[in-house]
Amino acid sequence: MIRRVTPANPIVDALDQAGYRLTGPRRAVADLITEHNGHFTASDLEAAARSRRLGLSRATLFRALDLLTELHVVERMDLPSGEHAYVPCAPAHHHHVICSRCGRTSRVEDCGLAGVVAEVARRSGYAIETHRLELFGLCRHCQAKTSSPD
Amino acid sequence: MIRRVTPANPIVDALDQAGYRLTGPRRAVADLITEHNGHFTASDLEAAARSRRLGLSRATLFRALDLLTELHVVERMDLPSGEHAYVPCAPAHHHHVICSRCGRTSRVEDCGLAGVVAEVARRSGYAIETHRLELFGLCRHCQAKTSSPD
DNA sequence: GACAGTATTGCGACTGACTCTCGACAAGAT
DNA sequence: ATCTTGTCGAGAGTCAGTCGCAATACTGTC
Repeated sequence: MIRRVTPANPIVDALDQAGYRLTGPRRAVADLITEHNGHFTASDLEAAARSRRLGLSRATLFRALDLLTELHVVERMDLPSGEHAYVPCAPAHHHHVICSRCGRTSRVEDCGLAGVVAEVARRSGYAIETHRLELFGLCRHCQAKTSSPD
Repeated sequence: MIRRVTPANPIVDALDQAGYRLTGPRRAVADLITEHNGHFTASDLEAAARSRRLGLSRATLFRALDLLTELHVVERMDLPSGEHAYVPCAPAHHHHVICSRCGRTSRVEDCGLAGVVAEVARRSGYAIETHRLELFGLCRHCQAKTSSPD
């Protein structure tokens, strides 16, 4: 097999550093993910893999996704429709804004949310352990195109 | 004569006011939900219905849940585990804190989150349409019991 | 480079959640 | 009481995700 010098894919790197084997299927999944700017669902990836004849089995795909979620290089989230989606991201706490039209996502720094969480903790008496904020709206691109017919 | 033969169940009321028929199965679902303080999954309800011999079919249960979600008397949410759960709630925008041990939930008023959302909109350039904040932690009860063996 | 040990894979069957169809039924209007 | 039609139950179907296990292929070692 041709050993193409692998273009340092951060996802592959993460696997490597965590001591996991760098296998063909895993590289394939990493590439597929890297090519998405926005979120994607497991079946998006499955379809992409199939259309390229990558011969990825579903089980493997899900296993890879699980692994990457554990390594925090992708994050699993829930779309308003109830579908499960994944977003590639850096392994630090943050949130995402998702464009409800094109699916593009952007990272959101903690714009004062910590204060809100503290306030909630104070008022409710709960010891907040984790939280999850998901924002949905139109990205700049789609706002600009809003006047065009749908 | 006391006029409260049907114990005014707010969920039943909502159905009524929205012009839906008040059927046995729907009342049953409403009661089941009312008896839960915290969140519950579809299968929780199914199990509860079965153990009481209510003879609710699964399809009907899901249909009722859909309906109630549409009427905003219950809200559908996602647990960190990926399960789908429902929380009974008032039809106004708010959020929930969920106890990660006992499942109890509390409403959370908008403790400054609106400001965060505005800030996110400003920084990201997105026109935020909706957002979803879910908080997980230990409720007062479970904090008190934390020292007890599990 | 060949070898061995074992992490991973693919297969295919399985599970569990949810949906769909359709004939039967019953809530509510008249 | 009757009629209209919204709703129900049954059960098969769909779809996402998981599991067990034999076959395969990484990776370190010699």
